[in-house]
Amino acid sequence: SCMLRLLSAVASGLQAGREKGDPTERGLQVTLEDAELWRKFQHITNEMIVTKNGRRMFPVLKVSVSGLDPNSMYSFLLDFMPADGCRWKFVNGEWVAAGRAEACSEGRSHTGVYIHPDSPNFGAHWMKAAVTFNRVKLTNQVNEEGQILVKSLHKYEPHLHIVSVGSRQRLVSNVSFQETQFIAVTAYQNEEITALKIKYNPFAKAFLDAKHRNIGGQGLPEPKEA
Amino acid sequence: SCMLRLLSAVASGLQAGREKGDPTERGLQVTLEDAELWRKFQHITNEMIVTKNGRRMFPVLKVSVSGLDPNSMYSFLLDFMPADGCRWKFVNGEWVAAGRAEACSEGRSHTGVYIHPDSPNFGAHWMKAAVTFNRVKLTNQVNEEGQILVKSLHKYEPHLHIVSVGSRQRLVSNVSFQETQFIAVTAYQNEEITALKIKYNPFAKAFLDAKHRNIGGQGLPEPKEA
DNA sequence: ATCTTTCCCACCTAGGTGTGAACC
DNA sequence: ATGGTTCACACCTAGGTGGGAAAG
Repeated sequence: SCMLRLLSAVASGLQAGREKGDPTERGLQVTLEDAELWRKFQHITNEMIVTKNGRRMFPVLKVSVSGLDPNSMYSFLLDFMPADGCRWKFVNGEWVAAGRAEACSEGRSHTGVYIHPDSPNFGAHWMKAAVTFNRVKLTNQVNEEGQILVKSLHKYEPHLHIVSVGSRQRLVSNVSFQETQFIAVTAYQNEEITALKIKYNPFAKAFLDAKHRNIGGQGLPEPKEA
Repeated sequence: SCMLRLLSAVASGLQAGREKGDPTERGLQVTLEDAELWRKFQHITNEMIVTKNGRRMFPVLKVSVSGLDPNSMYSFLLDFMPADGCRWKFVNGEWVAAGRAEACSEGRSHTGVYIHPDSPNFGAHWMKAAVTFNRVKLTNQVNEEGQILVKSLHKYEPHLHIVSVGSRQRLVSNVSFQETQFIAVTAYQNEEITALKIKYNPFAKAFLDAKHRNIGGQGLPEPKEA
């Protein structure tokens, strides 16, 4: 009876895989969340900070998925394709392509792959709520596994891959969203990007407050000391 | 080639399941980590705080596992068995059983089951590092899914279950550790338990510092104000 | 009165921000 | 000089501690 209770606990929300045959994903649909926010950044050319130890992305890549087989197992992967072979420069308030990159033979450079930490999991799990890639970290140095290595001042487009896990691995989906393109930077170039990041990223709230304070009065807050 | 790279990324560390037949777990071994620490608490009768919103356990239940099939899929579950039918009381510095509990018919009362968030996953995943149940929360009210409901002033013993997930669910392992027994309380009874919690739980460091400060000098720290 | 529970709190851990100076 | 990168830092988010007063 203990055994029974346990197995039923597993069964609720964690169904066993299909006994035979391939899963079917009919009408598979993958939708980018927060698309309006992404477009605000895209409109002025998005930038993402890269650091030695890895920096999260903002906005966060988030997708809602439907049409998977609830009882089959999938992994969600993210990788980053160079959007072009160019090195970009920010001059006079706009981004301009500055010649071909070094050794960027138009083919993919290897950025590594980020495996969503919920992987592997059942279709039911992936579909019950939006899948959030908030823990991806971008870096410009070789690092611990799981971080994405990108070249500063190059443009990238994130690609989402859904892979069926089981006796036969199959690539189920392979989508990307134009809205999420960005140029990797070690420091923000366009101050409008900085303003948007501060406005919408809760972790940058310190600077949002500072801005409000400055609107109301003088420039610098008093240094505090005991 | 893109496809190839992706699938090989999945394959490294995320092997596909066996094509046919049941997984074999020969010489399966489950070891409690931090056993010495657990025994320090056990020696003076461990207590765990329960709250309406759920309270984490300390020490944290952590096990290292070997002998699973690296390529098969398992889920790790935790539930909490009443260690006896008694309600306990702390009087004169020691715990005494105070008669049979209300409606505690010696059978299991239903505490709910905690599913380790890495579930389901491959044997290789569970074995590559100790499996930590630091996010389990104990509560005394019905709450969001995943929290463990216990009766205050009753004694419990955590039980770990490893379940094979796949075409056939099997209970692979069912172990518990005497060292991890505890009495659920809404406030600590034994001040020696409080002292141990403060000494070893990093989140209680505030009170460790206070203790040190008091040893060196006067009772109360100055109130800080700008 | 006594025992148990609840609530708010100061104080931590842990770690994600852009800044601005220093560095290369 | 110039442009890109690194680093320490103040300031947040998010949430885990036991204490102590208050309530039941």
